[in-house]
Amino acid sequence: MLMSVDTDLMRALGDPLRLRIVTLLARETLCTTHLIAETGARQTNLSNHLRVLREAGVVETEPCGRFTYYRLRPEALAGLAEGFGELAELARATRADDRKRACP
Amino acid sequence: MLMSVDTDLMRALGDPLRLRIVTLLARETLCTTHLIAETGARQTNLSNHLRVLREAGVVETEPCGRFTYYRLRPEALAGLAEGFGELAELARATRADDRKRACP
DNA sequence: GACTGACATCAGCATGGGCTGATATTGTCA
DNA sequence: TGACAATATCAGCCCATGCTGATGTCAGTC
Repeated sequence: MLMSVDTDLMRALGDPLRLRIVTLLARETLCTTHLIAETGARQTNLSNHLRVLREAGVVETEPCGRFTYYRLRPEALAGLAEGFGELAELARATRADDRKRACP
Repeated sequence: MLMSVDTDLMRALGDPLRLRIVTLLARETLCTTHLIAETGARQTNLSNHLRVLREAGVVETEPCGRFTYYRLRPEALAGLAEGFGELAELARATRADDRKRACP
């Protein structure tokens, strides 16, 4: 089964701060206040990045009083891992067989 | 062992045309002329994208007369797959244990 | 050597998107 | 209800980057 990699998901994860957020959330569910403390980013900036991650399906929110917890959605990352794993496997086979299209 | 995901590599792959190039190259080693025909992009544009992919370590080149073959480097994609696989695994465990930092 | 074709590089333009300050919204507590 | 704290939204600035036309470079062919 071939999974294609989602460009929007890649774009969402192709930013240093967002990738930092994701690695933090992989270990612990956190709310914005924690993320501000951990990353040193401004609240507005962080809120924007979290919106991007939310819209890309990378994270989901859980309100807790006046706080908002952010939690990773493992399926999104697992899907990426699978997609790139299949591409890597294909590329390995292509290279092993030296499969190349002839010069025109 | 924990692999961190390379932001530059992600940025390189977070573009629709570049991702298209990568999926094409996974199946077949091609030269620029083929990629122009497959994608419909201009030569200059394609050349720029290929430079980004080359500098990110995603592809490598093999000159063949006046043509230049582009070949994927499976290690790059495999590393990404592994990194995201580990992050997904971590996230699953975090979610399963409901591991969250207390509201401050 | 002149020419052609494949590819890279350069300069310029235009859009996207990241960062910020200001403001709105929502929930909690006194 | 009034005050405050946590978060989202908005408008604007600015830089990174994608696209393009023009040009440079190198290899093969006549």
